[in-house]
Amino acid sequence: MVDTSKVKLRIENIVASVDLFAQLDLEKVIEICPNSKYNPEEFPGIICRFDDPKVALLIFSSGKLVVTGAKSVEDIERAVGKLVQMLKGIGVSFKRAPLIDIQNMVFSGDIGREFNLDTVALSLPNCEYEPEQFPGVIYRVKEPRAVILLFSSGKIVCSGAKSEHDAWEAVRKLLRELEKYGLLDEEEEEL
Amino acid sequence: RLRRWQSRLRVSDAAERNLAFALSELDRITAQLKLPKHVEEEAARLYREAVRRGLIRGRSIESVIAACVYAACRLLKVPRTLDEISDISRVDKKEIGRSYRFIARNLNLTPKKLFVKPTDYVNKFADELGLSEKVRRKAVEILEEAYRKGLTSGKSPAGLVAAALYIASLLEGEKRTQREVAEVARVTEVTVRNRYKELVEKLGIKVPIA
DNA sequence: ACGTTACTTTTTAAAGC
DNA sequence: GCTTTAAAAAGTAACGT
Repeated sequence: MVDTSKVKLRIENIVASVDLFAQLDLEKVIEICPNSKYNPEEFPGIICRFDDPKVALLIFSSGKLVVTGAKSVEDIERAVGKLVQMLKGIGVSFKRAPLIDIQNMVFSGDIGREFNLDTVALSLPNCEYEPEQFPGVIYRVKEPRAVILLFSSGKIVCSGAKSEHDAWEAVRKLLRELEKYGLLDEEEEEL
Repeated sequence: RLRRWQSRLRVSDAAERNLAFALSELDRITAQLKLPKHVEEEAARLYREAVRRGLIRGRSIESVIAACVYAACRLLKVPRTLDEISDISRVDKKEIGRSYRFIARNLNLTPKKLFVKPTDYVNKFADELGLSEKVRRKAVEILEEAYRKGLTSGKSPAGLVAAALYIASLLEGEKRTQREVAEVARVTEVTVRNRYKELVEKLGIKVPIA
């Protein structure tokens, strides 16, 4: 088993799509949203920010939402509950309870050791590394579907996972590949 | 039937027109950048393969041609920055970069095949700066030491080469300004300065108080 | 030559062009 | 494909002073 004892992952952002099961009149909704913006010409939804659960919401007339910036699933549930209460205040009726789908989770993390990315890119299959355009190695994990950005410091960013478990699984797969190609063998390198 | 024959003709006509346009655009770029014939041929080969695999969908012919030129330069170790190519292309650098990464992924152009040694950039930039063989050798020495000490991962190769040439030019008494090396390397003076500071500090280089 | 802000990469949904 | 939103990583860029 790959040693993940020194590996750390921290949630940075959660994106969820939500269906409120109600039709919304955005011109009325915008009146009750303090920090909001609505320019149907440039974007079809209301862009609204909450301070309490610190999140940003995209509100559409279909009653569907996109909630971003959350650090926990609870933040999303609280934000949706808060919006539902606000909408009830202006007479919106809901056919049923909101349906929340977690679509994307972004984690930052640390593998706990440094890497020579030239060496990594030379032996790690299916990775991309273009230091002239971006300083990290881009590694795509098929199952669970996720993408990991690996930096020379050993810090990582994992995005695309739909749960913390999936993110850990993706990181484990990257570590297994690194180990398989001898990229975790105590600090060596050449060119 | 006749209609099927006609549509087949029409399709091949469109394909031929697109290919002709692509190759004329390729000609324009390679001529303007004074690229060797084998680079043009490799870029054309990459383009035809990209078309054959349907990798052009959703991308402009121009961005893919520019991406193929860049990829051919990298494969054949002909140092050229993406900036030089985007300068004479109608599409922006970001779009060319995307097409480049897309064809690289799909034509199995691995980082290994695309790797161009910093040394190759040293000669290209040194040519443009009129620097001697002695300065070039010193710059390569600095870059190799920087690599050994793990100072190059994730950094812009062009920025590193520019800083190494700047330092080498000072050490060998053929000084070029940060502005001059930055210009040929297509990076900002700030980047040259940042790499310069780190190299001098971490490699313990004593530069003349010029 | 600073500092600050902003952009590069990745992910993901929403409705409409 | 684009538009908008959030967030991190580390590097480079573009402002202003």
